[in-house]
Amino acid sequence: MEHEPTRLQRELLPRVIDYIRHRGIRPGVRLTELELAHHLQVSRTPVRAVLEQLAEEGVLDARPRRGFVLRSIPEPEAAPGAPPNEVEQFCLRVARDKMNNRLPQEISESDLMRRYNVTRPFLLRVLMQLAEVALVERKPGNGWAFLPSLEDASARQESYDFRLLIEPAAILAPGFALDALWLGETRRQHEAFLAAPWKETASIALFEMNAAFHEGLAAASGNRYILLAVRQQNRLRRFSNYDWVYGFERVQISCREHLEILDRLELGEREVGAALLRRHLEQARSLSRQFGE
Amino acid sequence: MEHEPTRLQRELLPRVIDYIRHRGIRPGVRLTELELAHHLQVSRTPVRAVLEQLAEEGVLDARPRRGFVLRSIPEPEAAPGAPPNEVEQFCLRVARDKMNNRLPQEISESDLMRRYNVTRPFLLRVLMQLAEVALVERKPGNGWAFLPSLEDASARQESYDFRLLIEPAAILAPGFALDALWLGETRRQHEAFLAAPWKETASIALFEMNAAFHEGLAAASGNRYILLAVRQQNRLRRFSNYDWVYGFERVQISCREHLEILDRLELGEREVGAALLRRHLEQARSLSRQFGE
DNA sequence: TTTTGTATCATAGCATCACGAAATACATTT
DNA sequence: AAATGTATTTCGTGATGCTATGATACAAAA
Repeated sequence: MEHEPTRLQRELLPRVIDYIRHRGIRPGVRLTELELAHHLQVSRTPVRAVLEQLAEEGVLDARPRRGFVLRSIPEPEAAPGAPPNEVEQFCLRVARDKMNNRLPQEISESDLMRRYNVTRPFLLRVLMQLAEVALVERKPGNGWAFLPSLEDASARQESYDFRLLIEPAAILAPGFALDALWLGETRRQHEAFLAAPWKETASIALFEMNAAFHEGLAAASGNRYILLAVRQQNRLRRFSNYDWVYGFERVQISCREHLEILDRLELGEREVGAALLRRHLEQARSLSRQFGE
Repeated sequence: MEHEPTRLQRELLPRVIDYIRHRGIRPGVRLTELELAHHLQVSRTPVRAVLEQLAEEGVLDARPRRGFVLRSIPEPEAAPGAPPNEVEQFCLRVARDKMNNRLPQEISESDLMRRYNVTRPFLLRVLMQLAEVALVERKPGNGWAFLPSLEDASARQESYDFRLLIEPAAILAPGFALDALWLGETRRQHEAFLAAPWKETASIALFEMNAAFHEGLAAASGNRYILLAVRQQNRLRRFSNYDWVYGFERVQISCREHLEILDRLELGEREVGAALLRRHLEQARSLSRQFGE
């Protein structure tokens, strides 16, 4: 009598898998609900649901009254083929429709609700998220207006200029400290991308990996506002960068540059790492200038 | 049969006054609804309401069928004694209550609605705004959690570090261009503060003027993401900087520094201006370190 | 023709209720 | 005692209807 997994459960499932892998839990070991619930910051209820789901998939053995036991170590979460959550996904859809001129420049909430058949609370979260990256803004009275950032090529340049200000500086921040676990995982992902044959369908996963790379560096800076700004930039870039149009060659170059930056940072050569990151961003900027609309 | 002015009308009223003053409209000149509505990006309905309100205050003469005529040039909007809007104001209240330990570290939306007797949509806007500056975050399941930024002295340092990255850079941005109107108005406000005797009650107005100064520089950079970041920082600082605790002497120093920066920028000496702004921020940072909790 | 006055429509916010699920307390088993 | 099973409470979301007011169309006056 399994129900459809809920939003929370869908988000929790990959985190449980990460938990199993990063803690190095071996087959035969029992997973306790309370421990997981505490780690995930939720109650036992959704944890239970996730564990039952994993049991159905054969990752866990469910034994009545004796909890769940790991059967086989699960694969790391499949390469993401979609944005991290539904709000983000819907933001993307709205942005695309606007770019294809399927939406007027100004529009009311009710109109959007009708067009997309969504509820107001959901729509509001979407609009506020779009507003956070300056893609739309509330008009003084009723309705919302799209800002020119979507079509505007200069917006992309400004974005790179902004990132050039903060991202290299993040590396040079006094408290900069990389997390070893993150470093290993990020390396693994990059190497996987270099090894695998290029498929167009992987461009979303590529973007998400890149975003995680830059966010990870920002997080390592120890400055929460740098991290906030980089997260915001990532969300913004998601709207225009989901389609990788530069071919596999650029994928390789980009991945290698990321890996080299990580190498330098691990050696403590932060100035070099910052310089490499600066060049990396400058190249991306001029590429986007060439290909830009 | 005048009703209570609505939110929109309260926001529009000072903008109409600004309109009158900045356009240099003289007494006896007629204000047309359509022109104002177009300028304010709203329909005639709320404009009408505002004009009627101004007529009651004696600023305008209402003549049936012949619209509204300016009677006397209104004073510029009184020095703001409150945050720019109600959401912001409520954010402030929540933040204060948290700092005074009147709120637990984790709390549900329903609980907040009961405590403050507000509607959910309003509360959601408040929470999302607080989340935007990393003061709270949604827990994975139900409820929200306050982040340590409020009590944390290091958060303030990080904020200054972040601003040191972007604000001087804003001045040096290639497209930097100050608006003459803004410059004059900002100068006038600063000089008024220097001239007037210091009152503790003016600390909110002081903060808002300072915020507008920094935001204006960011806007002049021509980089929308710098502007976005500075706006965000201003909103964040509003929570901890509404009480000016450094005395009138520091007010004077700060205002004079602002004015000198403007002087230099007007002369086109942007490097000097950027350096002065850098020093200005560094001084504020070390001051906050001394007085900081 | 342009602007105001007036009527009508549409919008956004609020209140209420219902429901699935998360949180939590208690019972039961190991 | 610690973990799981089960029941109860609380929470957050969606659906619906209502209302003040913003948007708009049309009439009337200047």
